Amino acid sequence: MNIGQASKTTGVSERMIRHYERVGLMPPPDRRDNGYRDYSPQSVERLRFIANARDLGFSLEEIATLLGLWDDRERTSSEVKTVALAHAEDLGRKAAALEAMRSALLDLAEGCSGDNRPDCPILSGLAERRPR
Amino acid sequence: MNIGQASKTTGVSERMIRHYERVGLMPPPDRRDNGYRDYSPQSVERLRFIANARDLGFSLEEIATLLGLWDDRERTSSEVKTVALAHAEDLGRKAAALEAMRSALLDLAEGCSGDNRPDCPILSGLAERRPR
DNA sequence: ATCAACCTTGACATCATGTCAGGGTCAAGA
DNA sequence: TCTTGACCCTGACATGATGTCAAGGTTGAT
Repeated sequence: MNIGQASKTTGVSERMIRHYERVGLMPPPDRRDNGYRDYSPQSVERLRFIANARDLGFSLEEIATLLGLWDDRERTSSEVKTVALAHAEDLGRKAAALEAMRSALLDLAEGCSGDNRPDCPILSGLAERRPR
Repeated sequence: MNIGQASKTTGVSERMIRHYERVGLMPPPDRRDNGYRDYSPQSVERLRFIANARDLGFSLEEIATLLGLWDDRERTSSEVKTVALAHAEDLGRKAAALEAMRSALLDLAEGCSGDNRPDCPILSGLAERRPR
């Protein structure tokens, strides 16, 4: 299967398929006589694994770890679970941080009349000195 | 005030102070005879504005807009509020996306025994074809 | 005079991804 | 057979916000 087809069936752009190869997430595929990459069903499955992991917010580095475990028949499920739960915690922290920003911003905006006068507590709030 | 002092009192790194100047968020400061940047209290206040806005997750581009409004005595508070609320919505969307990832990941991890056997629904889940 | 702590500019690195340039290849229709 | 359009190749530059390093000039205190 050519790279275009692999891209279509996995939703991974050709650019990123080549990138994953370069950084070692994907093994160098077979090449046809003309130099075109030729992907096996196994490679496509691996691409899908990467795409799914990206959709769950894993970094390429974390995905390298997951692929290593996937490839390793001696892995223990606890190793996998550890990586997954650590990432879930990370996601939770990041979501909470964004929510905290949102809440602080809404607090500021609450006092803003939003009419055509220039006075605005949002701007004055942003200009104030804040702890750290 | 030298850049080091400005950095200390605002918490903005020297690197970023120079960067904000380069991209036009900060006006070019006065220079001493030796070429050192010399910051006025007004400049320091502007730096603090930027730092606070960054803490609320505004991009430098959004901050440019906010600074433009801050500088403009003819602004209306509704212009400011519009920018702020749009960003709050953005933050909410991003937080929700992270939470959705987290929840999907925890769903996967729930079925994983986390012991020393190799079977792991997290890995098989990641390998499955998913609607994208 | 020396030394540490400043300051200067410039360049390279990060991370995941897009896009473009300048080519080669292939298949189908005229 | 020639052309056309859809593929494919590599390499390079861009993004955003930030860090870090290099190589040099300045200042202030001993």
